[in-house]
Amino acid sequence: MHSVCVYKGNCVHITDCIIIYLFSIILLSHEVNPIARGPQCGDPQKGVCLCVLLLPHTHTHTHTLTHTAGSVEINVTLGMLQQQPITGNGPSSGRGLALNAHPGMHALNSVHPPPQHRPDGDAGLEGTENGHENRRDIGDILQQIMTITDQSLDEAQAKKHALNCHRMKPALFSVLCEIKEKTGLSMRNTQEEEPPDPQLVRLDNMLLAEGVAGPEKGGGAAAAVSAATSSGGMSPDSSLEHSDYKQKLSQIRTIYHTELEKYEQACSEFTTHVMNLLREQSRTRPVSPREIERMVAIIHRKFSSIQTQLKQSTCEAVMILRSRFLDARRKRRNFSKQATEVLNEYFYSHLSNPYPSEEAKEELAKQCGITISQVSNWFGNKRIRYKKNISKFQEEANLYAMKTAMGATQREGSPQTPNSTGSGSFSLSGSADLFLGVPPVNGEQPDYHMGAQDSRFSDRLYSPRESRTNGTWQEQNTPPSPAGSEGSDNSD
DNA sequence: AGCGATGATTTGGG
DNA sequence: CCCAAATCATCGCT
Repeated sequence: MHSVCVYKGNCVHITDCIIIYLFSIILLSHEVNPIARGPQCGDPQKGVCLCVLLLPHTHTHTHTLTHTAGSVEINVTLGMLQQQPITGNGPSSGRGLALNAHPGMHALNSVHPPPQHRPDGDAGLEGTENGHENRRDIGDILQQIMTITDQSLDEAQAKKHALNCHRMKPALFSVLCEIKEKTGLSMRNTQEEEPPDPQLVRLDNMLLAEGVAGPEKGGGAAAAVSAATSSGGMSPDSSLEHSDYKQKLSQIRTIYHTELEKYEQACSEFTTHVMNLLREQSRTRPVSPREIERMVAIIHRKFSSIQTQLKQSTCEAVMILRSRFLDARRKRRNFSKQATEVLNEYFYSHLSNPYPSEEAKEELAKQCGITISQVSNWFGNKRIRYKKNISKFQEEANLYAMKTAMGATQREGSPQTPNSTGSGSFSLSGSADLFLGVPPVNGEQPDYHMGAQDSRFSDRLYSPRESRTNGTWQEQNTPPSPAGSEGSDNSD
């Protein structure tokens, strides 16, 4: 079974098949008298001529194998095969075999007088004696080779045994060794090293990055999640979803590793099998270590293509999982009430210049349990929405103004200005660039003092770009106060 | 379901 | 990279 795969899967070079085949033909014919000789072995530049005198016997058999780089040309003339190794009605059921795949190439050797043969023997080949023109398509040979696999195991084993025990075996074996040595290398040097598939590398990297392919447990999933979080997606407080994500990811991971293991196991099993086969074959034909190596490489290539598919689908699964769990847009959660409050407090207390600095953002993020980029998003959204419809936010503004004012009054008596607390704690409520000194609780809107005051008192909190952004914000924001609250702030 | 609110993303400018 | 503005997509209330 496997051997068929090996054959069909190109694992065994055709030359090998033919050599095996020829070998068995020679050995199994009980009348083997292979005296190969050949002063006229064809074009010497073209290949190798085999001229071996083994055992002088009554009959001579000549076989010549000629290999060229691209194709295999075989010219074999065997005489006196009185018993056919392969029965049946295949082309081989004749006495001899004459092959010449190259049209221009004549059967090279002297033709021997037609020996006496079995009465039934002529079915397949008649060419040996009377014709160098008898040529068989290489397909015929292949056909024959394939029919080997149709034989029953016992039959095959018996033949193998016969083959191994044959007295001619060692001699022929050495012949084959010689052939191989001279021909094999030149034919196999092609297409050795392949650069690693870039796609595979990409997949590997991705799986590694996602924590699927990385080191077992612990690092993997967590790393992926933290990566996703830091990339700006997720609020850390949704640990529930994280654990869900982790669980799903580890499921994928498990499946991936199970499958991978399976493939690896199958691969090594198959490799072992093939190597055993080759080892077995090496008793009847020369198999170089290099050849085995190559075979193994081929098998690994085949299996790695399967692995690539596995990796690909794993990647897809991870991507889907990611998009489901970590795409914040899909799973948007409103910030907690407390967080919104903190953000709003800051916003309204810095209404004249609601651009928190990096530090302020950090602090806010910490307070709200969200990421910095979420803070940025929030302020971006807030600014634009506030500006678009100030009147709508009036009430809210009043509310927070009042709150802030309350906070300020409570801290009243403290000599230091709120923002000068810079030493450490980010005092949000106190940052009121709007309320400094303003008696708030008059029911009216909190008038916030623009610009100048702010920058004076809360430098630390403003972003470096203040000057630029501030201008824009002021320009568009302050003048058209609809409810009179904003614009009409007591411009003291 | 509809609708407004809201967080995130995209686009374009500096 | 930050911002404004537009837009998307979901939430959460009715």
